[in-house]
Amino acid sequence: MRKLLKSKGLKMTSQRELIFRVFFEQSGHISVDELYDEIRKLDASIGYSTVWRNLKLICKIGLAQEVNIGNGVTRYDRTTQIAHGHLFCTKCKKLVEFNVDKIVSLLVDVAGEKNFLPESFKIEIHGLCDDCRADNRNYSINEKIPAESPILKSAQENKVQE
Amino acid sequence: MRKLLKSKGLKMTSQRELIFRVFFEQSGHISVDELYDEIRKLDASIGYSTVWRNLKLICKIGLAQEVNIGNGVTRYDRTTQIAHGHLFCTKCKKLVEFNVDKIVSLLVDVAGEKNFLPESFKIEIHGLCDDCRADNRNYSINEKIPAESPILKSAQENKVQE
DNA sequence: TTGAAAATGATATTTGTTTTCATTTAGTTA
DNA sequence: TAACTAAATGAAAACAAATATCATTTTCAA
Repeated sequence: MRKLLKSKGLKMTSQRELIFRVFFEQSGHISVDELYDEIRKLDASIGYSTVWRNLKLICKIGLAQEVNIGNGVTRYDRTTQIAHGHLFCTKCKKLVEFNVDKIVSLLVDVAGEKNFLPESFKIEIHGLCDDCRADNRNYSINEKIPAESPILKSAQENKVQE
Repeated sequence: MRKLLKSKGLKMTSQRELIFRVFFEQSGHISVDELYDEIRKLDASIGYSTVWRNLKLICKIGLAQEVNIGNGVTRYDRTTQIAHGHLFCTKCKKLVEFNVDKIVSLLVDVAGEKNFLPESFKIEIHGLCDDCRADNRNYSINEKIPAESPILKSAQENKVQE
């Protein structure tokens, strides 16, 4: 680790060490705020920007990737040997991973065709988990009804063929 | 259209009509700001929030989807018959579409296995287009070097197998 | 035509991200 | 080891996009 950093002209500090350690112990998909909270429990003197910057750094050196689920907060997903996709319940926000080996190889082909050098893939299924079906209400434009309550019926009519 | 709206208790207004029309004439992947600019050219009295709200509305009724490329701005992608994925150049921001029929059918299976009701799919390849390769500089943590210049070498080492 | 529900526009608020800057620290190198 | 330079830190400020508020206007069904 230290060696990897050094090779890039980066330094190891006690803060960085802690941040890296906690991040990599974490299961995955952590946000800056969440990691910051964790870190704070261990060392309350560490600043938010330090956590943020190190998370960004981890991405830059290729050990994690930003995952943007589209609800405003960026999550940081540790780069694992096993590529995976995300199933995301738009209602309860549940996040489930799934294997994407087959898909990735298709995508690599696509990238090749288009002369792209792929760096990362994002494969997401947004939908409703088992528990969260059936909310067919209508909403006026002023109503505050967040993503949690998609208007399913009409959405389906206009969706990708299944 | 009017009928679709009515069935949801929504009303048609002149502003809405214009916004819908311009949006659907558009090729795709427009942001709120961009659409707002377009609209302004035609009717300078229309407010930003109106454009924003109607774009959201279009999504709610299933005629478009938010696409979050992860660079801060949400884009609105018209729901077409043909599902498609996005190739995104992290350097020049170029956005290219590709066909995902095969992939979608795999994803539908996955969703089934996990008991998800899929609403939409997001399939992205982030990488560098032909023109934008080769930037292997090192960066310190304080340096402002945005996503445009990923550290390729080490990133690759830790990436999905190709 | 009128009343209730919905939409609008201007503005304010919120929230997450990113920058700034003065200070401290790590890690060479003499 | 001392000293130097580049990098890292923390606090606070700045930024940008998304979303909410609210008074006013408009639609549309009765």
